[in-house]
Amino acid sequence: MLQVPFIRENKALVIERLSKRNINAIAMIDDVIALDEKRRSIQTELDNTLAESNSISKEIGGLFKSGKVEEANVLKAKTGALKEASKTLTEQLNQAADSLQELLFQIPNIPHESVPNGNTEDDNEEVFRCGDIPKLHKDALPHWELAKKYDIIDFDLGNKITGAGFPVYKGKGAKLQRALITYFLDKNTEAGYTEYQLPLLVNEASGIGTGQLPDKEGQMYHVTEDNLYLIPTAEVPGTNIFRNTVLNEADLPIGITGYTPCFRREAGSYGAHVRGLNRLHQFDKVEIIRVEHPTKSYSALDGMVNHVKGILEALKLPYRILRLCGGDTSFASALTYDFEVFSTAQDRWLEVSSVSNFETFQANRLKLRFKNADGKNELAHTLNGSALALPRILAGILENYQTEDGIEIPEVLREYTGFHKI
RNA sequence: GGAGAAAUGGCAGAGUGGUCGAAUGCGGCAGUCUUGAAAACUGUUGAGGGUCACACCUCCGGGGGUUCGAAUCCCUCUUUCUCCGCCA
Repeated sequence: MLQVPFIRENKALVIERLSKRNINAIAMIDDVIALDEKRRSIQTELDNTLAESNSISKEIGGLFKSGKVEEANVLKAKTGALKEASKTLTEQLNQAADSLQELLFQIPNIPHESVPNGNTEDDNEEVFRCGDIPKLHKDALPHWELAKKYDIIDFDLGNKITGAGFPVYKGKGAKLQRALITYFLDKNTEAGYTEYQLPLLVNEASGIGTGQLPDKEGQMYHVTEDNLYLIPTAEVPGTNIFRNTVLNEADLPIGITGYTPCFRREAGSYGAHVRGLNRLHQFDKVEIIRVEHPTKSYSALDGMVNHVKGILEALKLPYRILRLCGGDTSFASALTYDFEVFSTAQDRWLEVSSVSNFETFQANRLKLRFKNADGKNELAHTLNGSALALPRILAGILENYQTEDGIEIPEVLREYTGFHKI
């Protein structure tokens, strides 16, 4: 959520930056400023009314103490109108504050100046590419065929137990999955991230804190009985660790990592591009999350990008990095880099990581602050990224490492899997 | 799931209707003293809104109510603790 004082003082900038998302925000921003002014003027009026009745109440208290009951009763009679006025004003204030809040919830983060204009993934900017795309033998298969051939992932079984998008991993497939998770967590903790095991269900306040709620309920599974949501990413419980928190400046930066299953409804997705592991309702992911000083968040973002690069290079997977355009950058993010691994058998790039700086957008919702050098509470910056998402990495490994007589296991994973080949 | 108790500032812990935003202790910060440190002493020390700055307003787990006036009384929700039941 953007900060109202910032909007007030940087109106032109906000409008211009939001246009990177193809949003014409002029009317919205004007409304924010008008509603905020309205809210403040009602607040002032209410404050004055309350101040008056407070002082009368004190006077009454004093009169009762000194036994002047008659005089007290005279004053009591005067409070009726004030009470009525403050009641009305409170209602008006709440109404104005609610409208303002509702409007602010609809405004996405303003993109970083480096974010390219654009609406679709075609406008994303490739900023880096690494690794050779392997030449596969003539009978090379896409991963869903390989999964069947080597009996390591059973999509039909998942279909039977739950439904589409809930695959069952088995044998060496399950072991490889577990190896990847452990490998990622080890790499992340080596890089200084503290490992956490987090809840997979979150409450409404947490969903609001990171920006999934309100309005984007559609992407999450909702347990209505208890009003809890299945997490779409560890970002939600992981970042909400710091909701309503005032940190010391010396506590920064904070880096945490966690493995969680992720659940996404992905309503409306269908077709060939969601085949196999390409898009699932339940998948595994290892996430890294950072809380940073505002002056250091962009160098931290670069650090996270380099960290993810390192993992992909260790796995020897061909990948590229995209700077997402305004239209493709998620609601809460100011700048996002996507990592894509080349799926050789499908002849397409698959997103395996998304690394973002949210600046103060989440912190403002979360009330995540630190005490700065002046002793003032200041909003921190939050960042997160996948390091890494499992299914498409698995797809990439299966496809890129396939040979005529089996699938090789990347060198760095062998100590985790205990086998060299599937 | 049943019965009972509790929720106050960074922490501990007073406060049961009227200058209580809240005693006191610890912790933090600043100062005095000291070559320096410790100890001791003095001062200071929550958050949000509002203002050029004051004033002023709100917040004692959340929400609602009673009252001229609520940390204090009532209702409700949540959480924690104790006992019982159940259980990886």
